[in-house]
Amino acid sequence: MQRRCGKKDNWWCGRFKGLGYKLTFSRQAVLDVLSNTDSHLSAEEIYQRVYKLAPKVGLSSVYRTLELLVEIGLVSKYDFGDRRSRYELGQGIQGDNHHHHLVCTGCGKVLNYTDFIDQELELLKKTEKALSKKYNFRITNHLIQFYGVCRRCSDGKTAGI
Amino acid sequence: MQRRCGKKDNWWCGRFKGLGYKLTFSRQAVLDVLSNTDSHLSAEEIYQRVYKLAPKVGLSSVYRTLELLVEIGLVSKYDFGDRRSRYELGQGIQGDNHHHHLVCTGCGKVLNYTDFIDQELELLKKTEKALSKKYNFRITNHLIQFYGVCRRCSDGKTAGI
DNA sequence: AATTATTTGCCATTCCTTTTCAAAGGTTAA
DNA sequence: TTAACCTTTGAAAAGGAATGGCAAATAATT
Repeated sequence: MQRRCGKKDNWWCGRFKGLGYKLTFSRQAVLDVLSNTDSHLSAEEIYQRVYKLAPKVGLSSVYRTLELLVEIGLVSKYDFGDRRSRYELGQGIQGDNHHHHLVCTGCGKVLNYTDFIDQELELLKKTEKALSKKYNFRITNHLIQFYGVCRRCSDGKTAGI
Repeated sequence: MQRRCGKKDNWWCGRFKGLGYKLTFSRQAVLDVLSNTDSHLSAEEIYQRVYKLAPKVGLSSVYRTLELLVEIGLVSKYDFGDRRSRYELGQGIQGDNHHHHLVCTGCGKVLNYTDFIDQELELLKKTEKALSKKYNFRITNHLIQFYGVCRRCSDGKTAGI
């Protein structure tokens, strides 16, 4: 089966080939799943969705693909405290959908928010600059998360009690 | 062996007993270790240090103690991306040693910094307020981390290459 | 000192993630 | 197209952090 770069000629094809990586069936599948969701999927969840499209793709390939995607900056990897990594497409600091996360410690739900992002960026830039100089760090990224309890959970609808 | 609350009568004794928890030998040991370091130890590392003082204390007790300490707010639990939790004494939002972290993605080293903390707090408060209202979240905590490459690592002294 | 509920240590287990390795696949050149 | 090359894959096993079960030990109280 000879495909130029995937039938749909997705925007990531060039990115892949440019770096010398092969755009394989498994990788396509993972990218397809990631680009068709707005939740923060775990590797296992991604695998399950991939499975429906392509049952032959193995879990390790999903892990390996995710690792690669994170490495080349197409995907961000997060830890929301539920003991498994979660992945999200896009999300570069300068990207158009830059956002931060609001995590409910009750049910684990994660919201994206973009409020005050501009002010944050301003402060962060200043901080980054100062820290770079003071501590000799070349800062490449940052993470901001808020934790709290969502309405549903604080209304006592949580499991337990 | 009858001890009032530990021979040293540490500040955390009251906190413990007030909440109905027993101040046991194992718990003392974990607290001793945590209060005598300024690095960000993992459970395993804490266990190793506890082991030197008290070889009979088991790893699970260390885990259980840490869980308890986090729960009652004496200890903060962090994820710096090296696939294990790390723990730090103190660190309440309002505490006197409130700080954030600067993580080197090369060697994993973690620095505490307090620069711009005040401005950060101001922005965070504003953000928290807005998010609380907008998303119906009762926000209890936040996390800010910077990632980058420390001097030593960027000088190519890292393992590999 | 006796009592009681909590906590511990040890061990096994769970769960997420990584590794191993032969087989399959994509890419390029002929 | 075919052949050759190196990459990538799937399946299964291994690795490693964290948790659970249970009898024995222990802190606090009587």
